[in-house]
Amino acid sequence: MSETAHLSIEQRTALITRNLEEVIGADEIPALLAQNLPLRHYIGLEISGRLHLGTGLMCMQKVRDLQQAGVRCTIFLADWHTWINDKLGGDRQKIKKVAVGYFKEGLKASLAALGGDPEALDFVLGSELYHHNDTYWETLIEVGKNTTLNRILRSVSIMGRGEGESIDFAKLIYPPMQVADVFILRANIAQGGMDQRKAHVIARDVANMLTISPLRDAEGKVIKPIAVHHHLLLGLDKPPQWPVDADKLRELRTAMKMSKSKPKSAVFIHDTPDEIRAKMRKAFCPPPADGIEFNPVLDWAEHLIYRNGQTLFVARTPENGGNLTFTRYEDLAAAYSEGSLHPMDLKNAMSEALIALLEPIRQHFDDHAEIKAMWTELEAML
RNA sequence: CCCGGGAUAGCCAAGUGGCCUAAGGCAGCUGACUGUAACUCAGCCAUUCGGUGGUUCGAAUCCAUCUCCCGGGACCA
Repeated sequence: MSETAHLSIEQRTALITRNLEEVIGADEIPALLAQNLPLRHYIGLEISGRLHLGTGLMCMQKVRDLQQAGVRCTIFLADWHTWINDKLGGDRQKIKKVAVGYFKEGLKASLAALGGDPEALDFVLGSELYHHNDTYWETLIEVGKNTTLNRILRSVSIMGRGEGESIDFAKLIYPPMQVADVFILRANIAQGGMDQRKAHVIARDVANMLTISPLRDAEGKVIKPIAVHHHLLLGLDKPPQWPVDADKLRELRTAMKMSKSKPKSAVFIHDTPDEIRAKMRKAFCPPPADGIEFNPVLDWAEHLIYRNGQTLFVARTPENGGNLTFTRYEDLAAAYSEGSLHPMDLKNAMSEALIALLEPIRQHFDDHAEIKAMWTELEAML
């Protein structure tokens, strides 16, 4: 951990907690760092198809931050969860192949593009973690014995399923499995989007009740996993409800997020410049009079461009006011709000910024025929 | 294994012997309008009704059979 030797506990805590929607257990972080406890992170991902910016950039941004803070990071390739949730046709062989191929390589390229270290990243495949692992299955049962059926039923939203939705029984095993994953992977820090909080809260609630594989600090005291939740990028299409009803914001957030099942709402990590421009051009981008809170283009500017330390350059003709550079998101938002920045100019600027940000990823796919072949093979499955 | 209910475009769904070369809605695509998108408007979008046989002058509609799905029940040494 020599590279973090020069960082103070405060600096490392700041890296761990910055740019997040929510941190549960933030108070516990400095104490863990002070103990010099090796911190281990994990984020579980379903192998659900093409990698979009929510996974490739939003997840990996935090991974990069954590690496810089000296945390050991793990990507959990959740092939069993994918199977349970009927993704990729529920074909286990396909899922496993995509997991250790396209998905792993795509995530590594994404992390590298964001300044993280892909070689220091651990990948764990679900089916391998579970194989001949009594402790895992015992822990799963312990999780189940310490939560209720009602709570599990409410938590199916972590699978992108509605609470009233008719589901098969296997799907009820998914949430407690996800909780068990945290403990078996010995993750002090569990990461996910805001849509994953129900599983993480269960993990914290049962943490003190586990006897087989609880998390412990350096002194052997049982501790709870810290939960860090990143922002869910808005989809580029119009929200299902518009104008947005502020009272129903909680539920709507998930429905508004970028989704692979709505290709127009998402940009993928290897989209070409022209595809990115076309998608941005089609993006829902309400005028300032409608407020800036539910504007996906501004949302992406804030979370993808500015939070990666970039600035936004707006190329405009002299008639439209000439070129502009915004170095802070606040300035961009203010200019948009007062109407001095036209939606189309914002879109054009965002297109070019995204193209530049994603360029190394696209290049990586282009430079490695075997990785590009993995992607091609995936496309054939969709 | 038994009883009951289903199977119509990407999704929801009308139609129960001829007017069905299958209504409508959503999604999608194209164009008009906006210096963006959205909104609105115009146009496009199943020669075919889970498969196969049959009845009939004529079937998505009736019969038989097969496949699959849903609900319930039976079995449970």
